[in-house]
Amino acid sequence: MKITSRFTVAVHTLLAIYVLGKEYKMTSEFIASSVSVNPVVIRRTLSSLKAAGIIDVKAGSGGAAPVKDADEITLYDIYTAVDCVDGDLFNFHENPNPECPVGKNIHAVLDSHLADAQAALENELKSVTLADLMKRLNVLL
Amino acid sequence: MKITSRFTVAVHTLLAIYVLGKEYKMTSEFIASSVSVNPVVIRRTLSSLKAAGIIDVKAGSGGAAPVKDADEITLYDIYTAVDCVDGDLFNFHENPNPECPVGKNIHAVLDSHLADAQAALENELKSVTLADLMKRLNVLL
DNA sequence: TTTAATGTAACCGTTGACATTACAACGAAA
DNA sequence: TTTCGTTGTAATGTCAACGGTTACATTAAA
Repeated sequence: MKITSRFTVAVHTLLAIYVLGKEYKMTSEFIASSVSVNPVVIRRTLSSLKAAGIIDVKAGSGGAAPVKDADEITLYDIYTAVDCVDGDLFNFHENPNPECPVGKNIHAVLDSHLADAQAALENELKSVTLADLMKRLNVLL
Repeated sequence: MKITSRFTVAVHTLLAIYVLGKEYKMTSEFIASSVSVNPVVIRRTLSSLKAAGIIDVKAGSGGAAPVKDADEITLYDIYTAVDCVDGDLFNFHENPNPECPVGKNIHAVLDSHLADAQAALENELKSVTLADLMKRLNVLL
């Protein structure tokens, strides 16, 4: 089971907008050709990022542009913007048997540990900003 | 997107075997009634846990029993035993455009951070043993 | 008014999960 | 050694989510 590629697509999209946005008009078609997906997929991504207040997208004339500063956008912000994980990361079997001592207490015993693991993942994503990625990218260019 | 409930089912199954195993014969049917799933689902879970060397399952006469000590089984061991995540947790869009400076370098820029996030999650799972869960459960009983 | 884009709905095919049925293989006990 | 309860596993069905794609109304600037 994997976390949807919407996430890496969104990161890729933002990098393109922030790095190439001054040089090119960032249309869904342009970005789609960098990511190698259908332009509609990018429009959906742009729509999510816009709703999160990260970028601005112009209907009609076209083009996406930064709103937030790159050092104020973490991977976690992008992860939530595209709704990678809805609530809990771990799926839990429903209706454990309350007649059984294990079934009755499984949530009490397990939930906090699962939440900790999810928090560890998300904290790691919070520690990386788009600006960090741009720095690394500029070294490579 | 969520991590398959096979994981929490497996944890539940092991708790049942380790806590109730001395008192009852732990058949797939018995466990299934605690977890509230089909017995075949439990048999598949038992099969995975057996392959991981965590428990023993007797064909014919029936019943599952511990092999490893509870303090030597981490949540991570269970997570890998039931194959929650195959390799990378994050899905990556395939074929980013190598003609584009962003597409060409997106992996170099992003991969290590995704690996770090996944490692943070998995390390958290490594820090909890089945014995920890049993302790907490015994308090509640 | 034309043109090039966005915004979105609709539909499709694929994949993986979980449920369930069915039955062969097994092993202990009668 | 036959019976009986159980495991092991294949096959099938249903369902949800994803990503791909087409289509087209809407938008804004030239």
